[in-house]
Amino acid sequence: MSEGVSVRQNPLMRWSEFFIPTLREDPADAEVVSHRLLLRAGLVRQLSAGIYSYLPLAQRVILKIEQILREEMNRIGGQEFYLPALNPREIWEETGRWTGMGDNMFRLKDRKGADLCLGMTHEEVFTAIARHELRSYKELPQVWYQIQVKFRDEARPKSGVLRVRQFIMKDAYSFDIDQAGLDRSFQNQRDAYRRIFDRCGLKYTIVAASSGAMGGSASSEFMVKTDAGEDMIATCTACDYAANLEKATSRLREIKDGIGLVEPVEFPTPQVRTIEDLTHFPGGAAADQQIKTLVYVVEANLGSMFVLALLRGDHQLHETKLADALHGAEIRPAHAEEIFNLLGANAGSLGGVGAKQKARERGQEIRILADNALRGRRNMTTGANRDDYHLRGVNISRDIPVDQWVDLRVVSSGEGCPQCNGMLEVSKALEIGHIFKLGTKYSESMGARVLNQEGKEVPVVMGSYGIGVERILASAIELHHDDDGIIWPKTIAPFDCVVTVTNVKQPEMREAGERLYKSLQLAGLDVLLDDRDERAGVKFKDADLIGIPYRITVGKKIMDEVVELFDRRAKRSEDVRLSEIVSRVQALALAGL
RNA sequence: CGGGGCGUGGCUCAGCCUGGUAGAGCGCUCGGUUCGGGACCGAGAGGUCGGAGGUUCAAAUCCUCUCGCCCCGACCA
Repeated sequence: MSEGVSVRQNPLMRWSEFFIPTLREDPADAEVVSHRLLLRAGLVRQLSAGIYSYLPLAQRVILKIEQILREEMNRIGGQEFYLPALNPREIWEETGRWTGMGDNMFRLKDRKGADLCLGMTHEEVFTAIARHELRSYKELPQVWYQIQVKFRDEARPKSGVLRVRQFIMKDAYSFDIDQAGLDRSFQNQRDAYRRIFDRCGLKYTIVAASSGAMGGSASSEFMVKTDAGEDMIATCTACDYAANLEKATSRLREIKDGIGLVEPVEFPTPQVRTIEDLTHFPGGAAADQQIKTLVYVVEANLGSMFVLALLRGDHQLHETKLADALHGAEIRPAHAEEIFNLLGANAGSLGGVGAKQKARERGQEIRILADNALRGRRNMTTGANRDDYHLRGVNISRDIPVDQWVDLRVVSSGEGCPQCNGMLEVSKALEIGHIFKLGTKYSESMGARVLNQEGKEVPVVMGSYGIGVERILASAIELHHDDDGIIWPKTIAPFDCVVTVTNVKQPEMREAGERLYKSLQLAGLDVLLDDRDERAGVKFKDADLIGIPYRITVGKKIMDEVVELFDRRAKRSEDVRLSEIVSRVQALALAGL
């Protein structure tokens, strides 16, 4: 268990004095399970949208989680720092993220009018330290971490503590001399992460993911499957393939196209606006025989440009995949007027055939990206860039000048696994950790260089590794609860056990409870003594609600030197002799998960 | 940012449509009876009805504006 956790020394563990404001009724604003139970069990209170106060019970859980984080980070050579949350604009300018982070960054000015921001993550600050202090390959590798509050001005805070504007993050960064070093550091972190989440009692999946605005590669997310999550992941039911939907691919049944026509033939399709329409239209085509044409605008520093994204008619575009294919550029769907000005037709009648020339006549350039599923397809139907007309007999390689073949489509449940003969399953998931290789993106932009063995100055190779502390807490609840309340994993429970005195007005019971409480504490356990002057039913309900793994009930049987041991998870209780209860609970509580 | 919903004692909500002295349950305080799965009886305390402006003899209720919170979407290391 978590030896040496300082909270064990806290003498104030009498429920009558401990602040645990439980709620009898469900709070109206809480939708997701963890949010509801965090409020009801008296762990958190909301201060504002996406801003929560953690009450003593939650703080105990957080301290235990942080202790596990520290132990596992230290075990792989991590050194703990504590960095400022308040950052000057300059370092964020250096990496281009002052603007890159957009509205998600909290910004403020000091009395002199200088720009500051609240840190969203700490690559900049750590790299600023590294560039001043690291001079030689002999000083590498370094693994630096901290457990600190992060600020993000989320467009829509929600789901209790799952998406918030201020939260605690364990973020670690590795500094190596070369790629091989980074690979080792990365693997160490990955192993540490597995131990951390295992110890916290979470069932998780590691998925390949997009690196997004952070830049980098080998992006791996640690995901907990739960409907409270906001990500979608695809996992194979047969092998270990797992990927975020923004990255997932799948095996499709092969389609045999006919020979087709010598060249595309235009035909009238009045009122046809959608793929669906065309499947019903006489002389139309099945959805998987159509090419879907989407127009996107790529917003770049030097003006914008247009991109056509081509997909099979029955496939959906994943915008992140498109953005990734364009090197993480900012993209948005083109407006209706933009489309008409570009191709002379409206959405619903667009196609890749002749699109480049048409745009060029209008002084515009188009880049065409086609989804891999369209590769080699013939005899397809698509819009003619003329309202109410389509083309049939389109042979893609012959008729459409594709600039880039990429994976753009959203995979769905039931499709084939790209790694084996198994089948993919798409589920909702919550991201609790994210590790990736940054490479030299930050060390180059911020000038963090050291001399290598040949005396040559090279940029430090970095990795970035983050864990959301509240998300561990919340996903533990999402994963472990029942109708009565939370069922904490033993390793992060706020208390190992609760001693419930059914009637404190009976001196024998009260005194026995006190003695038991002290012996359990002496045995090294976190014990909560429910010495409140309440009816037994109220105490049982509360104990269930706050989810303490073991409850020791001191009732009438105390006259026979017998107490009850109740297992919160199994919902079973048994009589135990008073003389044996301490060693019994000690064995159970310290047994690990 | 777009769409929807909600702001009334600490909590959950009714009252608003159709303007006329602000309510219930839970919680809280005191007294009593109870005492192993959210007890019962009695007596109490507690509310600028989110805020501002307007209409009216009169506004929780109608109108305008505004703030906040929740949900869906967009967005999201």
